[in-house]
Amino acid sequence: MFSIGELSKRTKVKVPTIRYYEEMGLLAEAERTRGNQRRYDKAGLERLSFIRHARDLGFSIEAISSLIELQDHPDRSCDAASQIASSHLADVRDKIKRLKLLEKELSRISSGCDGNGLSENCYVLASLADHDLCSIEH
Amino acid sequence: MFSIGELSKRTKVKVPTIRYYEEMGLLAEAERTRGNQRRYDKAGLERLSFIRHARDLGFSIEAISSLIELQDHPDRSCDAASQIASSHLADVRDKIKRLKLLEKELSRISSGCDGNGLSENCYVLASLADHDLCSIEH
DNA sequence: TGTAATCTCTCTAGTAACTAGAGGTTCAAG
DNA sequence: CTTGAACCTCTAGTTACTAGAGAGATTACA
Repeated sequence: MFSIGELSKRTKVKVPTIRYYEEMGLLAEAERTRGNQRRYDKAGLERLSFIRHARDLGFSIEAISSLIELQDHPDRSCDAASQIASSHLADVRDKIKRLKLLEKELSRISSGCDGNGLSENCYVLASLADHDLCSIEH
Repeated sequence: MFSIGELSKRTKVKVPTIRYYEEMGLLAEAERTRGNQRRYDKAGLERLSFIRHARDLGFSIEAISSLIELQDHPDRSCDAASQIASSHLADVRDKIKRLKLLEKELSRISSGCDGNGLSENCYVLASLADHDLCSIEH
């Protein structure tokens, strides 16, 4: 059994974040010492690692909730997990697509001004003021 | 002079968002009718278009504040604007980089499960539980 | 001029996923 | 048994809005 600080060190999840996950229902309520401090075991460590990993991959708390629910029921179909993963993947791909468009436009705008001129002639400011200066839709 | 609803239609910025921008100091406080309703003119329209455009390009409210400040002082150096733009560009590029790594890993994980099996054998769940199943650092 | 429909007003609270800080208690080491 | 680090709960702040309540203003039409 180890403390929340110890768990934090091992998982690299900050202490307040662990408490937050508990409050959100991602982590079962931990056992407590007589003095009301949380104590964790291997199962707690594994669950938090799972959460951490899923968060690193960008899954939302809500999605992780569903994934954990499924993990707790080995006999159920994993259809839901598969769907959560692929819809998240689609989200990520979509985000990349939009960011790439943005990057293109931003780099065009940004390269139009070297910062040595006056504000009134600044291509960055002009571009923002006048949508027609943009090369692409957004 | 036109109402907030009219301004909203023309700029495609929602009415509450316009009020929010005013509260945040991005928009000057609008003139009011005797009945306390906001009225806008061409200048207001142009400023809001500027803001909208900058938001579409992903600039933060804070960054936009600085950009507007600069726009209001044509005699200043545009160094700050240039820096804001290029640092935002760097952020975007960084985000893209991270999302691409994510995409790779997610697509690998996601393709490992077609959703027809049982939760206990699910590759998605297994991958999340065991970091060693990952092909890359994250 | 009356009235009904549509806008608009302010204010509060909610979103996602935490983070920071206050003020107080418990634990572990020496 | 003391001391300092770690822990506890609770509230509030972060970003950029969005939703909704309840009340007042404006406009179009009869």
